Amino acid sequence: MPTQKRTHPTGAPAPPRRRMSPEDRKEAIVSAAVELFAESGFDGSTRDVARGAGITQPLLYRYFPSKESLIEAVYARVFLKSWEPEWDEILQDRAVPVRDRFQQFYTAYTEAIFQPVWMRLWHFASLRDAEVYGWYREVVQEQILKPLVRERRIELGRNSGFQVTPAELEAPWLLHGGLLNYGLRQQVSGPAAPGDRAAMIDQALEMYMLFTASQAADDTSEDPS
Amino acid sequence: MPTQKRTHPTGAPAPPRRRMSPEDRKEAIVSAAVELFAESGFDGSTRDVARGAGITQPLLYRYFPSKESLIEAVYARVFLKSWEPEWDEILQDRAVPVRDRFQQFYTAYTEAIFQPVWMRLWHFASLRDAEVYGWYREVVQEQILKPLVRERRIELGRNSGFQVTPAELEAPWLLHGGLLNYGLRQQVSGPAAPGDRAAMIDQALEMYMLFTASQAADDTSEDPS
DNA sequence: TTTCTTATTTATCGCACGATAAATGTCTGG
DNA sequence: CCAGACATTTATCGTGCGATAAATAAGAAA
Repeated sequence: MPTQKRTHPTGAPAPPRRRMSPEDRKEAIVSAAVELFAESGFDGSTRDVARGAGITQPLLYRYFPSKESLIEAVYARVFLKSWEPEWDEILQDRAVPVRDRFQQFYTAYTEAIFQPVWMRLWHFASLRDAEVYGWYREVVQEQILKPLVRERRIELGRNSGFQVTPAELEAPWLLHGGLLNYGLRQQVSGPAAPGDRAAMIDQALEMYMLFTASQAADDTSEDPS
Repeated sequence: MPTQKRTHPTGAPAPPRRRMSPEDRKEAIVSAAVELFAESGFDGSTRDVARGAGITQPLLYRYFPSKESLIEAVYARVFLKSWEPEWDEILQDRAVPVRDRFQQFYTAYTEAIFQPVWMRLWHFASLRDAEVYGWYREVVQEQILKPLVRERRIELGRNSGFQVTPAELEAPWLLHGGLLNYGLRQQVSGPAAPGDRAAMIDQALEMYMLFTASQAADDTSEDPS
């Protein structure tokens, strides 16, 4: 049937060729790529990405010179966009106790990243190139863990003015890593009840508070000024 | 040069065709697959596996009917083999304090799994199919975390005879997950000093001891019998 | 040595992928 | 309404992959 063009395999007429602004089209492609790569990893084919975006595969190469550059666009979309500026405000509000502050922050933060798309893309990316993991490590350490150590110091009245030491970061890293791992675990065996995440965050902070209080007590008993 | 056969690209004569016992050959193939898949993921090609094993690619299909079955053999080799029976003995030796017991166990355990091959393969496998992760989850919970909770209960004199509850497992999971995450982090930014791992384990156990002791105190003050 | 088994190699198929070139059709400015 | 710009599609190339069939040769048994 040589005259029958632009019909879907179902027999329904295919959507007519729609011209879209380059910005919107690029946006649509990245969205489709995020979905596919989160599910199949970065070995998902450009043809499937194109299908998800409702276009043909070669058109993709008008917007991205290579598959690698598309992957970088996915990185930027998912990872760079993931830090909400309002979180900084929560962490710095000294009118609120440290524990409540971080409880509030971690509730919002885990809500954002404990999602299949974020977690799976993050793991795929970390396995592909170590740079992504190193970048995430830096963000967590500077934006979350160091503030936590500093604010807790002040609360305990031992703001020695020193910089945060690597040793001081170990305990926060342990708990942050534990929460991350909880997110991964939850994702595989189906999302747990909503209250469980809050309980997990609560326990993590409880442990940190107990640990730091205990350490402060040890120091003053060993070194009575 | 039609008569020149079996020569390496370098010009050196290729190793002569060696007949090997099926067991040894299979073993060699799995070893090569472990190495390649740990580095490139399970999309590493069967041709590269064969090259690593020093054979041609079609021979691989005499030992494994498909690539998928080779992957399963890799699973079995790396994950099933990874639990040492002597670890159970360490965990059950009540002559030693709980904390020392688990310190010793985690030192050996992390030594075994904090290695690129294990960690990368585990991540690749978890992303491929959720079954692997579910299986690992089960092993950790039954073999490590439940024993930890039980033994700690006894040590605190509150062996209520109840089964270990999901709520009781949250704290150990948090710390175990934190250690796992530490292993991942260490692997990316180069291995840390040997002492650091021990320090991390020590802190994790310290936190658990403090937390459980604190909870026990709360319970007895709220519910004085 | 000769024969038989089977481990191993050579040759090849079909397919899906990333990427490119050329043809086609849609929107916009005059 | 017409013409140019360019978004989009069709057609296609080269490559690497998983897998199969047939040819070859190494070692064991007689």
